[in-house]
Amino acid sequence: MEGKREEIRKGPWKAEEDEVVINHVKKYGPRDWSSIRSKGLLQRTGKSCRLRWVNKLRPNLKSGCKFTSEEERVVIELQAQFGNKWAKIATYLHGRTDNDVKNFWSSRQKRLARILQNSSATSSNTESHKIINREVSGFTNVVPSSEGLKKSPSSLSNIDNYDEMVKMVPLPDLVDTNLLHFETNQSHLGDFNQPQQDMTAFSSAGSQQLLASFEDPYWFDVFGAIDGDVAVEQPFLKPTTSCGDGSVNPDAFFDDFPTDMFDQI
DNA sequence: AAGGACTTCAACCGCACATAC
DNA sequence: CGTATGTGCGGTTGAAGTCCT
Repeated sequence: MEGKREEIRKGPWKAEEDEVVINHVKKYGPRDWSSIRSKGLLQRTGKSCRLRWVNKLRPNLKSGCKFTSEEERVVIELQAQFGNKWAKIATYLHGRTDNDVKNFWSSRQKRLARILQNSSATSSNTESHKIINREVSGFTNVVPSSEGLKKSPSSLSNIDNYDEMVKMVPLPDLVDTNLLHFETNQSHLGDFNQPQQDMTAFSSAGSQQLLASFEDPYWFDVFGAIDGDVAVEQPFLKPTTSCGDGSVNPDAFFDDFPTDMFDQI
């Protein structure tokens, strides 16, 4: 099935290679990745091309944007429910890929490990240490926010301030976990009850047929809506027009609550 | 200012599952 | 029905960037 047995290229992608992949998707859709190589268009494997498309070239990706507190909260909750099903979790976050979620989670885990390591090496009686212990014992899959610890990850001094620490807590009580039983209890979720890839909105026979052809949820982002009747469901998190500076305050979610309400967590 | 520590992110690998033949 | 091939996913790694001392 393979075409030429040329050497497979690896490593960083060039703009020309990206262009080839984009053109391929325009012509054939996000599939038949292996044909890119078999046709001699690129010396990349089909897997590599697909990955490049999914993680970098696909439209409406929030590449380069830090996770907001809201996204962070969703990831924490969904990870607790689904485990390390990054692709599944990513479907609830507009513009995020499984790789994004995976990397985000992984770096938070490392950070927590570091904090715990440092906290055990320092005084066991500090307020921050108590908070961390409570956090870890009661919510083992949860790690602190990147925002709270970013500045000095190797030291606990920056979390001595309780308010700061509060921002790092996942606040399980703030989220009704019943809402996260998507399979059995989706009606409670209102606008947020469907992942991005949920295609139940395409109810007409014509739309179903189209869907069979265009399985990729981002097809419409690239080539526009096919049918005026087609109404794509809102993702779990509504897309933001921009990211990072200005529009989204990472801590805004927590600002809506009195700080003392977290004392019981 | 320089060097080390740490974080982030892109990309690869291997496995599992789906589909075609 | 078995095998080959394609695709999707999770884990891991290493380079580059950022922060800290």
